[in-house]
Amino acid sequence: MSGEISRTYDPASIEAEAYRVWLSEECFKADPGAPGEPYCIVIPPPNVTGALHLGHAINNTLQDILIRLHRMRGFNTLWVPGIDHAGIATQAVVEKQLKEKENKTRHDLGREALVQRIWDWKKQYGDRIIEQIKRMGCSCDWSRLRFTLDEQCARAVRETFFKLFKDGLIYRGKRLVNWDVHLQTSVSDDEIYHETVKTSMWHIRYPISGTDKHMVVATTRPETMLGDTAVAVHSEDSRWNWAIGNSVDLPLTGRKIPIIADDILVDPKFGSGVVKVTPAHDPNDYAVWQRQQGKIEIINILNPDATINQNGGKYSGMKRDAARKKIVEDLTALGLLEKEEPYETQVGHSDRSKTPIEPYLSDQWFVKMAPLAEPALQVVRDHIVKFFPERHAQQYLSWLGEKRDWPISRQLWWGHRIPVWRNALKIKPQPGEMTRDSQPDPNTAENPEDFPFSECAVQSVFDSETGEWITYCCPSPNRPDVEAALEQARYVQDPDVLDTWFSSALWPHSTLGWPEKTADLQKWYPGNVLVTSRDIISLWVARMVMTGLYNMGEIPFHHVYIHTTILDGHGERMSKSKGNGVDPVDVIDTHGADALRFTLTHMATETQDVRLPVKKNAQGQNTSDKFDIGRNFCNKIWQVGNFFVIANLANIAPAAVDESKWSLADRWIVSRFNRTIGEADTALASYRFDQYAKLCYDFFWDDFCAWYVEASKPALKDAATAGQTANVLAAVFDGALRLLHPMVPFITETIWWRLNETRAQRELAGWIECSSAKRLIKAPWPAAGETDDSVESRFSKIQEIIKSIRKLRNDFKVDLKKTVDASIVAVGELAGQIESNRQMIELLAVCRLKITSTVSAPPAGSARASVAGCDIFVEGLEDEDAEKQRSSKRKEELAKQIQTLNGRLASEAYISKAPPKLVQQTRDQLADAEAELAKIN
RNA sequence: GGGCGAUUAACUCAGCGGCUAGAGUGCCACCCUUACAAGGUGGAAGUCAGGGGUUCGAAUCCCUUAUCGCCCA
Repeated sequence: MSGEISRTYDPASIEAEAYRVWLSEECFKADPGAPGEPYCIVIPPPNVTGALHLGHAINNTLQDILIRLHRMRGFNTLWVPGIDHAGIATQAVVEKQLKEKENKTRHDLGREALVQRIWDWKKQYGDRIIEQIKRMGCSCDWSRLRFTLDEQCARAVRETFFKLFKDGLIYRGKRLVNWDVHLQTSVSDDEIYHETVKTSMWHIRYPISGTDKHMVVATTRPETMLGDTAVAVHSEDSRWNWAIGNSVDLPLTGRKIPIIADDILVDPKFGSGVVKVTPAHDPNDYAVWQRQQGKIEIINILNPDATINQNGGKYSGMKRDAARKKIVEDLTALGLLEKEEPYETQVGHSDRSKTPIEPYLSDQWFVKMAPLAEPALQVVRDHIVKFFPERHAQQYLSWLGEKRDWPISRQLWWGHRIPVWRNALKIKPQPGEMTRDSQPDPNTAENPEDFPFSECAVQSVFDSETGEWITYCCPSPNRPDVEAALEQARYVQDPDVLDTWFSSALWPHSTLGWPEKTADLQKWYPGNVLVTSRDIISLWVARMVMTGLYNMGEIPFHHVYIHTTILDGHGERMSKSKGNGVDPVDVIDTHGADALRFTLTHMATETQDVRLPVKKNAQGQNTSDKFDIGRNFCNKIWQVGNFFVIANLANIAPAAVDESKWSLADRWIVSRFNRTIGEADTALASYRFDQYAKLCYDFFWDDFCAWYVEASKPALKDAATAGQTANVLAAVFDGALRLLHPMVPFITETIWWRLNETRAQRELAGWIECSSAKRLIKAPWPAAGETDDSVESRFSKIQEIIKSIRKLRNDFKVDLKKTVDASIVAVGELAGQIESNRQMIELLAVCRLKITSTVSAPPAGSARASVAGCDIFVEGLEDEDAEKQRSSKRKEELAKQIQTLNGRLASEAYISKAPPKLVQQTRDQLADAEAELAKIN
């Protein structure tokens, strides 16, 4: 054959070319007008900030398998790629860079300039991610690449926001949010991790008004006492319930605050039984404020930068830590500090800035979950949306079931700006009065129809803190004129942006063109399956189902496949900070993309997570021996494909298929192939990628390479049989390439081209369908043809005979190249089968075969094995003692086996209750064992 | 505190009511045999985490204990 191709598998030399061909022939490009049932996957868009990690690698590999599989099955297939703008993460990275390189904050730069910087940054890094996905071989339709912040997505965001706002599902609320003091933004509960912090527990005396008694409250955050608006006790606590209705003199502030009863907050068995209540700075206390609506105040004592505000009196302007220190000092001086003891507590920290979270009362936009969540719950309960593995539905259902309202505003500059304008006028109308009606309307004269307000959804909100009514206007989408008019009317746009997940939630329909009724949307919505990892079931999956139902009236996808999470060898999550992450591109460089893909597919089991022992290579890259599996497998494909199959086919003229001339091995490999296809179909239908990988591996390595290729060698050298065997060899290898292609696309495609050059027509009509195709990516997936149990069982007997002769040779240390004499005692049909496979047995077991029907005594100097219903004697062995030892060991084994089987059969219950087939099997086994034992004796 | 998962060979994982519990890596022995040493042939290696139960039969189902991990409070 041509000397151009690499003698060993060299992935770098083939991958780029195969991908170039696929791209140039537009193999990934979808056409809504093309025939075929639609099949669609939208990619979980990676963050622009991050480089690709193994999580992306497994995620994209599995999607690509599904996409390539369905493309081959004739579906009209679309895989939509894209990238997420990742609000907080991205802005944080750019801000950090700004600080480090120019020592500037975002405020020095201003909003527009900062956003421009982030766009520059995005261009650079977004492209890098795309390149990485391409190197993995992913067959995404790149002409449909989307970015969550591009115009098409922005339209969808705008439309959805308007719709929700108009429907009253978006509201303005003062809420206690998780405030990231460093980044000056709220973060969601999901963006917080808890850390144990060593601090103190301070016990403070609160004097009861008009008495000489006091109550002792314990707190880890004494500075928050400036915002205390009550102390609570349990209503049945006899120590304190007499005081309910009285008040205490809050130290340092001079305020009197009520003593209230709250049986939910207060555990009378814990501590003093008295709890200070600071609604603006503690989630539990906030809940008290909500329960005791109107009875207690809410006082915010912090500025956004966590300094004490004017409500903190003489402490105002101090940082929270400084204030704490000073307050403790002042309390001590006043004799109000009873004690201070060391204490450990869990403190929430921001994922992004790694600084402690401050519960903070602020104005935020929320999405009302109840009406949206209910239908999204229903479709999963009704199995209209199905999870694989099924257990993951529980997490979805329980999270969504809580229906906690979704805070969607983020105090950031990078993201979709909230499309709401508010009146900036400070006016105080009466409650119930619409602000808009009570302010000068500059447009009234020219616009009798109340423009621009007529083009807006409008909400009026009473701000309890300022006592003002505020009007919020959300203009219809696509109306810059309305926005301009609002600004003229001295309305200002909300400075905040939307939570990144708001745009991600629309991903399955926004990428297809919604709100336009595009051909793509009509063809491919709903998609078939979402492939993702379990950590974003609530953040992302649930919200996509919700908005899909809300905007489209239809679910976004039928299946949700949750794949395993890859951990390092110690069971820890891979992360940059730990330095235990493996870069898929490094693996592609060292092992090849196909090897990476094979290994990851092989690891995609149903368990929650799977370990990948990580080690550093000589170049200092993190890698893992695990990827050798894939590399070795690919090398096997390369060797047998190029240097055995293709090399042989080049020398053998095609012959008309004549099934009557097939050998047992020929029939066997065809049956095995068809069985494998059927099993692969089943595995893939339930997203058992590990099983698919194993089926491919076992079929290709064991059945095809180890047995069929070896068995076909003599037949290929014999002119009488070469033509038929070549037909089978070509067809099975053709089918194997198709079977393997979705998982290892580069190598299979490359070999396919050479196979086409060597033998354009492969045919085994009625057995294996192998219609020709220029590119493997577009070749039809093989149908599972007929299997033949009797052929498979006959062949496995021949295999057993070969294995047992090999074992005897090994046991007696016969040189591998030395041909031994082997006698087989067999009768009837079996004898005939052995005879007709004589060549194969003699080649694979390196022996000369003698087949007899009886033997009076074992030949001298021979070792015996009983297998597959016949006796085998390997002759010419020198060490007779070794054989004696071996046979006595075998006797022991048999005796033990007989004992077990007898025991089973002795049980009355077993005979009567176990399936008769099983009982018969046990009897047969016993008979066989006894017969063998008798022969040895 | 609630939910989910894991615990099977030295390592990474299959098996989820019925073969003598499997695979890959690693290990041992022998082999560069013209597809493949990134390979071939053979081998050793397991109280299926512990305890209890259901069953003719349990790694597999139930209860329980322990350890580890993830998610949500």
